[in-house]
Amino acid sequence: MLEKSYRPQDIEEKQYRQWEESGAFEAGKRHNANPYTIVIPPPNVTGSLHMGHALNNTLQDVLIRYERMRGRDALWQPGMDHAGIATQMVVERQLDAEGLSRHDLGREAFIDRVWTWKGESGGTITNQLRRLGASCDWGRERFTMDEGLSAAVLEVFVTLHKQGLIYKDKRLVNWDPKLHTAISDLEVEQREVQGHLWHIRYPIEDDEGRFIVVATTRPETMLGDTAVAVHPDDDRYKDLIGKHAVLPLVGRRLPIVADEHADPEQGSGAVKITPAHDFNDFDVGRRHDLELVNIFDQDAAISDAAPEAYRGLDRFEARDKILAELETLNLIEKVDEHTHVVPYGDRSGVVIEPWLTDQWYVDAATLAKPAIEAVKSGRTVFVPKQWERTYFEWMENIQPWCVSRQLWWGHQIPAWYGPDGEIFVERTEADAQTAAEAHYGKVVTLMRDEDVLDTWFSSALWPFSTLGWPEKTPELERYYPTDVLVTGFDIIFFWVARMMMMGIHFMDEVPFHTVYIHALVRDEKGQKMSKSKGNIMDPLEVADHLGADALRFTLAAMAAQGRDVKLSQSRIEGYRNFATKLWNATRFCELNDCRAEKGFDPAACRLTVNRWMVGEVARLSRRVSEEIEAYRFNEAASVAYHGTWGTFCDWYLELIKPELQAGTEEDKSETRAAAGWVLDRILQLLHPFMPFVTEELWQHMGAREAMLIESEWPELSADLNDPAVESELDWVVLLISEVRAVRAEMNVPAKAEIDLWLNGASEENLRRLRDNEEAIVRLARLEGIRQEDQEVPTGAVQIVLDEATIVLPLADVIDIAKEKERLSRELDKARGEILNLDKKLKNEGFLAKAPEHVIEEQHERKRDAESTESRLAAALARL
RNA sequence: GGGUGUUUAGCUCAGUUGGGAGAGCGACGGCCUUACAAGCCGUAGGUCGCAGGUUCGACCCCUGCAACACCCA
Repeated sequence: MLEKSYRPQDIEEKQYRQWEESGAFEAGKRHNANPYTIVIPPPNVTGSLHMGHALNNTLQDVLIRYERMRGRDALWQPGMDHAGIATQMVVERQLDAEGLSRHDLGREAFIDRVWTWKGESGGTITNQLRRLGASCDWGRERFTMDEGLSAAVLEVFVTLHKQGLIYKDKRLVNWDPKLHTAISDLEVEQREVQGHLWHIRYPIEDDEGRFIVVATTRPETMLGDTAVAVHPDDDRYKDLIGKHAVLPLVGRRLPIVADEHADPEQGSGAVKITPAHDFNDFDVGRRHDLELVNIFDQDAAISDAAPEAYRGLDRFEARDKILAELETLNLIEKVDEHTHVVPYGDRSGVVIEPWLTDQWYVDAATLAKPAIEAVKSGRTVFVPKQWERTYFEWMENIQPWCVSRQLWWGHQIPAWYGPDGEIFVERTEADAQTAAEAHYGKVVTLMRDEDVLDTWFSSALWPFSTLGWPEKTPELERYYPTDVLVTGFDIIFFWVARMMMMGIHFMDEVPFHTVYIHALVRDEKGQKMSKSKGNIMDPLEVADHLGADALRFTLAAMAAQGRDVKLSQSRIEGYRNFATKLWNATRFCELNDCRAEKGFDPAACRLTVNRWMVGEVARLSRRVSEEIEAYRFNEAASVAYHGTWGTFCDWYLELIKPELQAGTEEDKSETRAAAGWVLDRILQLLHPFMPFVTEELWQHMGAREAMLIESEWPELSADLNDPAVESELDWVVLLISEVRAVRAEMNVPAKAEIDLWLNGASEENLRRLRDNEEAIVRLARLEGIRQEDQEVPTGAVQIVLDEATIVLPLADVIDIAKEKERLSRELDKARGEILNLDKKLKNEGFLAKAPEHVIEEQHERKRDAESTESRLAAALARL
């Protein structure tokens, strides 16, 4: 017997262990089945589960469980990425606590230390995903730093280099002066800050007393100025173009150049140019062939390229000193308050410095072309479609991708340098030696490049490297291309774009035919969840408190396309209640011995109520399948919810109670089997959303050939829907609802059991009344039903239902005046509707242009309304 | 500045070929009816952001405006 109440914590862990140990998550067991593949967007090895992960993985699990039940050979490929910067930071913090730095250990020992850390505390997120119910094939779990994936990285780097698609270049990068590495544009956070705009006078050469005023938010960079730019059409400065200014404090001659980058509206209209320390200035420098003066070292302290007085100063100290000196020299014209955007490293939190370095670049523009084409031609589609625009926007303006990082944790770049700096990119050091020997004609000593590759370089290979590439494995053959990538829009650039580029280039096929972009999870006020705001909702806490099933169902139910998920506790509680409802419904079935029977044929049911429910569940299964396949998770969840609660629990189970208690043996047995069969189907339909509780109930309700997770998804034919049965049940439901509503409105005590009869009813409806007598009596709380027309006694309640009038003799219980008022209200409503429909049906344009079936529909509605009106009028007269 | 999205019941949100405005939570009223009070039965509440337009007909299509959110410069 099921426990009286449902406690998720009692069952979830147990069910997960059973699934995992039984091999239910493993792909590759159904040799003749069509494969279905999802690769997980690899979470970060240092990460822990947040709501975004919970949503992302719930949706993937819904798809995987659904397709697995449908008989596909479902592979959900799990794994993690090595998160170069984040992981290195974690381990360096540990070392720091011991008073050590990574340099004390040396590269090799440090990397060993990182692996130790990973073994001990990396990847907690995979267990958190298990807690959520994610049915990944854990036996195939991969890591971007493991041997196979490293081989893939090596192969890709060398190949791209030989194809000329990877090259070394000296450009400005986003330099993190704390972490001492280049970082990606996407790892830079643009923060708006309240700063100042300093207007500084630069003296004009050979023109005593004349100055050109430049405005800057970063006065310290003046040490690296190599020009001043003005707009070519700016009359204020036209005569100065071609002359020189003299850089204060330094004395360098600065050409005054005409360039459209100078905005006459901004500041003074003249702008200082520091090509080595600003992305825009770098371009100006290229256009005018300006000198690059690199005034910062790797810590963003002033370098030897600056006058001695400033060397070694931190950039902010240098700013203060420079301002003070300019002040003394009376070269500061004015200072404005100024709001501007400053780049911060999202890991280190310090101000990022554009810095001139040698780095490795991928020719992203070339790789992007076929990736753009693949989406344009529909070989990969985005759901919802609007995200394709974002994808195109980014891909069409893509910059060279800087892939080198000055870290130790990651894939070391397979490049070796000869004594004169000649570069040899090869798969192994031996190959590099061979190449060098061929080049120099003798054996030389090579130095390997110290840098490692961007983590995203290896993540980009994920859809095929996890399947064994560059080996030609059977898995690669079978599961690539994958079916769908499920991810958030903030990650389109990180994963989607890069996986597309690499997948197409190396596999000649897109990595996935669909990209499903889901929403961001926000708090109930619509704020992005963040630690600093303190509005984090921890998915694991929620799962512990209300159950992983409730959390999953909530996330799925709220995952409407194109909308953010605003999560609230009360909503999750609502779906926890739903799980409880399912539990109790099953308990009812169990108490009444309603179990699935072998060989039960739903099409062979005789009783109307069973035939009806069988048809409803068939319809339900078709709807749920349809909605999941269209990635409308919210619709699928909502349809399943209402089918279970509204149809099955509220109506069907109530309607069969009389049968179960007092029916003939034959009817009872059919009803039990039908109810059991329907419950099984419902458990299956809900399983992708609420795997734990459904599996528990499934196994509880009988000895099974297979666990629910491996059972066969219901594909039920529309032949199970019988229109005659449906309209009968609709009528019964309507009758009961009307009686209930009037009882409540008229304040008829719940305990008062009264008689009911129909006046003027058709033969058909009288039959329906007879056939469903017990159920109607029970659900409308009646004393009994009288079978023939009778005179309406004084003060009876009359309810118009189609052609018939329901009569409830209630003189003792109700207030006649109130009943009159009620009937008048109904009458007004009916008349209002008739008026409206009349207007429509007299409209020439409508009659001429509306489709036939719409016009007929309006006629029918009018006939109904008129019939209701006359009956209500008669009822009112009788009172 | 460029782009995208949102605006529907008190709150959070659905509403997919333009043809009778929905759900959950909350509120209110009544019920311990032998699966379930984490429940059952019922009720109220909305000129669908504003202004135009297209159409026989607009929450839905078009234009403009407003507010909010996010992305990119």
